[in-house]
Amino acid sequence: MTVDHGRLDELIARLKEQGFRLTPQRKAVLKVLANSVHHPSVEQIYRQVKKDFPMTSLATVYKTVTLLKELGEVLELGFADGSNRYDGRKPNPHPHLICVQCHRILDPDVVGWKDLPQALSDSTGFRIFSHRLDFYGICPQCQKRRKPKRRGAGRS
Amino acid sequence: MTVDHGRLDELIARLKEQGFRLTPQRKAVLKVLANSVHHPSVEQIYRQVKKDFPMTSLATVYKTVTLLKELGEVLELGFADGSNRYDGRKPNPHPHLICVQCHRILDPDVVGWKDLPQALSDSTGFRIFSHRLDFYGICPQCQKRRKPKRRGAGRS
DNA sequence: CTTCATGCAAAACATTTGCAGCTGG
DNA sequence: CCAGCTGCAAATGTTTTGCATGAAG
Repeated sequence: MTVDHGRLDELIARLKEQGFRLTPQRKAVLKVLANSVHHPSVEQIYRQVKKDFPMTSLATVYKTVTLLKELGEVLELGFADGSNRYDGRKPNPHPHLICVQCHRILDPDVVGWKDLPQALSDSTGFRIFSHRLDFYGICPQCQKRRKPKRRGAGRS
Repeated sequence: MTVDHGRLDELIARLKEQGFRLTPQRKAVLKVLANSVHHPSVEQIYRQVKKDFPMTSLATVYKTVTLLKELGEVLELGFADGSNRYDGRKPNPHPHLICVQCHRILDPDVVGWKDLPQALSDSTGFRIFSHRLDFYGICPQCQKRRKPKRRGAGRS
């Protein structure tokens, strides 16, 4: 519900500063990205954008998201099933908490994760500059809503 | 080079025990998965399998990998660019170290990661049953091979 | 005005599926 | 023997691309 105009303005500023044009379609995409806490998919962004700006094409949403990704202003999370989700609020790597039931993605506080890259770098000799920390589970709301059918989680 | 027959036998046993047939094509796929340390893609498995067994189709490789995934015997790692990689040796979640230059994937020792899921569970109320810890960087060999052109890593 | 962005439709991919014929157990 | 597997090719679903038109600066 909280609208982060700061982040939207930041994104707009970044585009202009790099010499890109600010079209209404782009602005609509930026707005969705700046205000989405739950890391939307392209399809979700598209649907949201069309409410504001019905004649936007899917291709344009893809192009805009790709552009922002290249500018380092959105973080892309790819999944094995081919779905991609986008974080436009905090483009730098950070832990994600993913509910496999409602598919929402949260940004939890995880103590100590910031030390991991450096420690790994030291112990392996890799030069590490990015990472991805995802935790999959069921959020408190979904646990309450219904006892989920037992499925998949425990092997045999 | 080390061939892990133990793991291959394990995979074979799991198939038979679940009533699936052991065809030569399947066996070839299992063999590649059991012996690949660097987490191959389907395409890589396919190429490897064809050396042993030239008339195997790509569809069969997909089917076999999917089957094993459903049995919980391979871990699937999906990436934003659509590429998927498979770990048939350690199907349970564990940290990965990924070289963005040579695209190899290693299993490093990371101190303390095993505590993260529990800690997160406690602090958020999520019931966590899986996770993914990926670290992206450049491996020692690639660092030596050539100083990589400076690109992308540092923003502005 | 000039260039860049848009929208459309076609192309490019990776993965899945339907089905006739083959084969492991 | 026969259910389950294979290989093929066609279908699917998602992201990208080429190009003519339109609009931002």
